[in-house]
Amino acid sequence: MKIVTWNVNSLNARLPVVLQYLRQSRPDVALLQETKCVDEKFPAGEIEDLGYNLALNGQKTYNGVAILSKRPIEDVRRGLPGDEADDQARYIEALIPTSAAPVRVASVYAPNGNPPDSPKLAYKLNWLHRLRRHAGNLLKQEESLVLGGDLNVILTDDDVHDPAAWEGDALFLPQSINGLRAILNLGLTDAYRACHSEPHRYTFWDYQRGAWAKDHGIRIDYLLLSPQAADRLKACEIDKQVRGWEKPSDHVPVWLEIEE
DNA sequence: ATGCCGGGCGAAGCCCGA
Repeated sequence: MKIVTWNVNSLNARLPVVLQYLRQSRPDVALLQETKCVDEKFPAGEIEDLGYNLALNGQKTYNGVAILSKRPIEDVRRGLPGDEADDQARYIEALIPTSAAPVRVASVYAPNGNPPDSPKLAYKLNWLHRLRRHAGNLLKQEESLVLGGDLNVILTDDDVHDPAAWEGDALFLPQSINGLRAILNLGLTDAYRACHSEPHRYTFWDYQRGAWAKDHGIRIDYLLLSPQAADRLKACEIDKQVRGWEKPSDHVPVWLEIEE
């Protein structure tokens, strides 16, 4: 079973690229972030024509997350618990039945947090704390769990082309790194790092300054696995080539294969 | 280099992303 996560940076602006990718890569489940459209404007027909069922948590202009699945989608939860006042569409989760044990998946879009001297950083850190608490509750169910998304945190110096250039940025602050580390320390596995030890493998390249051409990237998109899911992990890869396509997102898809 | 791209909104120029 192939599961991909991808921050598409506006689904409607990215529709040709997304459809091409889904046709070529044929994931069983796609976890999308930054769809930037309300559910009524989601291009459902084109995606359903490729054989996907949909679960949406959209929002006008900003954020927006979605789950696409070739199998039925059950037990959908929209929104991250822990703050009733939070109306940003950054989380959706669902249960996907398989021939083996079902897989619970979540599409996650953590806040950016910049600038660091603004309330946005506090929102980010609190959001990561809420994600930790929720992930902790999910882990108690002892299911195969795959949390996929743009976590907006650079974990180590090996995950950025130039650590000094990102010093002081909300993506690379010790508080942000600790926020993601605390989530991993629950017992979740960073699927890409479980399969690859080589440094400087990125999932995001800025549109500016020729970042893609110079390979000035960062790794901020993750697939995090419960022990039950990690035991089923067969492969995890970054589809870097998609960044070179016509009219690309600034993020690329990251996928994994788990045993059925 | 905190805006050099790129998208949304909405119809010019600002807000936002990472």
